[in-house]
Amino acid sequence: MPELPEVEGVVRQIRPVSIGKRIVSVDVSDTIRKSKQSGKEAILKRIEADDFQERLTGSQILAVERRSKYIYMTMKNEQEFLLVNHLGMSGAWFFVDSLLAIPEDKFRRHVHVVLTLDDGNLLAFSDIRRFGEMRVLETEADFPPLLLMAPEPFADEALEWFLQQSGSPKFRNKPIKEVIMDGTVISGCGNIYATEALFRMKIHPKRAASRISRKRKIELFQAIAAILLESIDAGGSTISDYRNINGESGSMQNRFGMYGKKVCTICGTETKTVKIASRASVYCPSCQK
DNA sequence: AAATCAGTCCGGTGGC
DNA sequence: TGCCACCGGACTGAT
Repeated sequence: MPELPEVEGVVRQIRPVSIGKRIVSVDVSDTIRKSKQSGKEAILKRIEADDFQERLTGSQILAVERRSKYIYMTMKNEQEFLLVNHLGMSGAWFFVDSLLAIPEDKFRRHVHVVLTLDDGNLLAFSDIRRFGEMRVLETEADFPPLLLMAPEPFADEALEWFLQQSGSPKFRNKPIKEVIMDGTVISGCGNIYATEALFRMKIHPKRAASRISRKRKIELFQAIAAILLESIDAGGSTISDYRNINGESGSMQNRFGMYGKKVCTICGTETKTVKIASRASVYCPSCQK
């Protein structure tokens, strides 16, 4: 499950191999075409496969940036526009000279969008579960949820934003885990890093947001930011489907204290799993209060 | 009116 | 080995 660190890793790799390049052709898989034809919105959101191809073909990649868990590619054809991509559950980009060079079968079998660059290389988007998204936008405002995202967690204003949002009445009685996984409160923190941060802070994931002191909330925010940075340095977390653009796994999963654990890595107590906002949340009933 | 719930995009996985 | 329920980011639309 790609979260901020995984997306950051991908962006850092895509950037140097794609900036200034022109897209000479675009391929969309038959699977996606059939899905679109039956009226579904598989991966290509609010755009038909042919229009997607047409729009991107011949365009130049001016910039590649991460915003929360989204990848923004600034494109230029006659005018500038955005190609916005979310990796969803299992999205992965591969930078290869041939689709056969994608290292694992399970990714090769689910390539849905291929951008052929003018240097002959391919940027191939594989998505096993097809929860990923591609949008062509004139500006961010064409997809309003982008405007509602919290600042980047490493930006100066992010802490103040977090305190403000998490203290708002609508979050008063919400479990803290649900609050820190809300992209309008903090950007880029999903189930994995929320779980890890709460474990480090010894906070029970169901604790109501209003029952955490300002001081502890500041520390929690700092713990989240620190874990995200730590994971970026570790090349992200590979649970099952995350790979970087060379097909390599990250190593942050080896440093988890709680996510996916049967027993607490600190006290050895059997962990518990509860559902919060329809996602499994694991915690140590002894350490986390 | 606001909050909550279900639906949407799916293949992999684990239980029986 | 076959079936099927379950899982999940994040939005969208309905109640």
